[in-house]
This record gives sequence, structure tokens and C-alpha cells, in this order.
Amino acid sequence: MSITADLIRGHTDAIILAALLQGDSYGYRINRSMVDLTNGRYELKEATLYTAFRRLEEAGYIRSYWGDESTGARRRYYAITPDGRSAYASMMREWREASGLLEKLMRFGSEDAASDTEQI
Amino acid sequence: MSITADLIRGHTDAIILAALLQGDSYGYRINRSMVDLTNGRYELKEATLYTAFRRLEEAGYIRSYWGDESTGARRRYYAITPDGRSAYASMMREWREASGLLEKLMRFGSEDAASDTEQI
DNA sequence: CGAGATACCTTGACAGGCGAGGTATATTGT
DNA sequence: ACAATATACCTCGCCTGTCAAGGTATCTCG
Repeated sequence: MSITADLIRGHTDAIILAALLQGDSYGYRINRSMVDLTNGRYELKEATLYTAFRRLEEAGYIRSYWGDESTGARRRYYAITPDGRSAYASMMREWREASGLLEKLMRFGSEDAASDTEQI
Repeated sequence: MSITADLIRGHTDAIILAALLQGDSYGYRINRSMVDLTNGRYELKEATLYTAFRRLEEAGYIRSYWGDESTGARRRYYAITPDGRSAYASMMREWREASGLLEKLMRFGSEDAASDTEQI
């Protein structure tokens, strides 16, 4: 993976919730879709993923149920809850704000900026 | 602070290097300028800041020297090294890529998107 | 003289990410 | 028939960055 962990840290939950907004899904599949969407440049590691599921379920943002696969390995499906939806929304808001601030702070010194006309 | 730590986590080094691109500075001042630039919405905590200085100096990205204040508290100044400059550049590149990916992943589900014409 | 600003620093705990390891079932190639 | 691979789940324990809490010393102002 070309993207280091700390750049993603803290966004795991939002990413998972976003995936579940599309409909119920399960761990392995979510993992795959990350890889696909990013062309393999980023992967949510399994350990991270399952820890996150626990965390999110405990927080009441998702709930889980076993699929009734008649064949193949069993799957634990996850569904986003109403609380999860509003959590997602506020995470997105935070992300927008944070990335704006970061942008500002990180090019504080560099002059490829050309957009600092707004006063702080 | 309205912005949670984990959203910024991992960017501390880049932020500090960016500040030093403007010229040598010292801890307390860098800290202040963060607060000013973000209108108080984000603050690099002192403990975090000084840990980062150690880390960056050990990595050879910055070097430090004591200022010769004739009055007031002593100041330890930091200067960015050539290695630090190229580290900053690659951190910026990583940030661009990561934030692009995150954007894509996090609105995977939501339909304020309207820009998913590019195929993955 | 006491309060507050300036300026530095360390310790210890915490939380999230993940490497490494494990389980079980189905498919595919030889 | 059997090994390899893919699917699918899970846990333990380490590592790293953040930060609350505490500490030091100097200067200014009322």
C-alpha cells in the first residue's frame, strides 16, 4: 500500500459507514471494494476492519446478522442504523473542515498556494 | 477544539515542516500560529509538538539551536534541513493522494457525489 | 507581591492500526 | 484424490502518535 496508516487513521469508521449506506454488506466484500475503488493503493486490513465493526456496533451505528448462505463460507452482514447515518453525516462534516484546515496549515510555507486571499 | 485528533494524526510532521519552510521558528510560536491560522479550531498540543520535534530531529529533517535571547525565556529554534524539504514534498504528495482516496471512499455511498464519471 | 504570559520539558496512559496467526468451507487444477 | 487457492470469519499482542497532567524558569504589569 502506498498510503501510510496514519493518514487514514480515524477515517476507518466513516469509510465503513459510507460503504454500508449503499446497502448491507459483509467484511470480506467491503474489504474488496476498498481495494477496487482505490486501484489497490489502499486496503483496510482485516484486523482493522473487524475491530472497527466491533467498535461501530457497540456505538450503535451498525447492527449485524448472519446471512443464510446455503453454500460457501458463512457471512456476517452489517447494516447501518439511523444513528449510524447521522454519525456518518457529522463525520463527513468534520472531514471537510479538517481537510480544509490541513490544507491551510500544510502549505503555510509553500508557494504553490495562490489562494490565500481570504483572511483568517 | 472542534477537530478531533485522529483526523489530524500523522500530519503533525508535515505541518511543522511547512511552518519551518517560512523560516526558523520555535515551539511556542509555531503553536500560536496554528491557533491563529485555524481561528482556534485546531491546536497542536505541546506534548505532541515537542515529541514531534524530537522525532523530526532524529530523522534529520530539522536541526535545533538555542537562541541568544538577552531577555525573556530561552528559545530553542528549529531549522528545516534539505532532507526535511524533500520529506515535506513527499508528505504533500502523499496527502494529496490520500485525501483523494478518502474522498472517494467516504462518499462511496452518499449521493452528493455527482463526480463519479471517471471509471475506477 | 501575585497573576499571567512566555517558553521549555517529561511521564504515563490510551486508542487505533495491523502483523501474525488461527478456523472453516467451496472451487479448481492436475 | 488431493493440494492449492479463494472465500470468509476471528483474536492476540505490539507499535506508534496523541495528550492530560505535571513540572521548571523568566519577564511584565497592576
